[in-house]
Amino acid sequence: MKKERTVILQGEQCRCRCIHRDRVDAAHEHALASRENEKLATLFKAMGDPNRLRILWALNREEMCVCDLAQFIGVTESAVSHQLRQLRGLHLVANRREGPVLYYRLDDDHVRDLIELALEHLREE
Amino acid sequence: MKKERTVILQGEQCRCRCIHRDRVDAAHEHALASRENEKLATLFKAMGDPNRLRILWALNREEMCVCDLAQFIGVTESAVSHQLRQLRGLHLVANRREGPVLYYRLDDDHVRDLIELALEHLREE
DNA sequence: CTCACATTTGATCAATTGTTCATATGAATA
DNA sequence: TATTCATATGAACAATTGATCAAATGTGAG
Repeated sequence: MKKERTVILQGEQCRCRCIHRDRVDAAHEHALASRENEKLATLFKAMGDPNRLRILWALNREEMCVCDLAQFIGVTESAVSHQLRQLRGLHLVANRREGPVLYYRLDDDHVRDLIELALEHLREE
Repeated sequence: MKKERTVILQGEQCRCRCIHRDRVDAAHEHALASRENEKLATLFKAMGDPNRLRILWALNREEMCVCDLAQFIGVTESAVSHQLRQLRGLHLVANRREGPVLYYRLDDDHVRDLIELALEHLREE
């Protein structure tokens, strides 16, 4: 149980006290690529809003149009549109036009799996 | 393909044009309980920050202490501590004290599964 | 073409977030 | 006990977010 203290220089000023240099190195080595980590975070963040989550869960059952969704979660149609735009950008939802109305649906089965997996986590305590 | 237009009164003012009342009702019926939806969103949001995600992914490999993590992701130890507090509150990480240093580890295997599932989504496009 | 409707877009604003700094706690050692 | 180190906490602040409103698209019907 020896603890080795290593001071690492970073940039110009050294202020960092780093206990386990080996672990830090290993962490860097196994870390996700920065870009991938960023995209992953964006994905989770997208699912991390109550209203967006409600939308996704609802679309998991059947496709709905913007004003249905607005009515469902109780916000402006504009608000829903903004959210859907974001979800679309992440390939979480897709739409289909029928006349003037756009029907939105889930674009990816992973979404349901992600939600259900997370639910397991919640319910296990 | 008939489209039925239904206007629904909500509260005092009616401004909502709702196309498929049945779908809205069904959505409400199958929706997650409000409280559960909220907690779920909080969970995803917690994973929706690049630095927290880096922390979780690193801890998935081996336990690390606060200053290791600070060094690893390049922020203040204070910042890491704040994040860990949040993750601990959600039962995503747990710690173990050894003298003055706290070793953090993942508290739940679901976390790894969630990340890997989300990675699948990313890599499929 | 004109009108009505579904949706989108852009501006705006309050609320939340993530970080840092300064300071406090708590454990081990001299 | 005094000191040092690891971590936690609280205040402060810039940056981001999610909502709304107002106005612009774009579609189909008359």
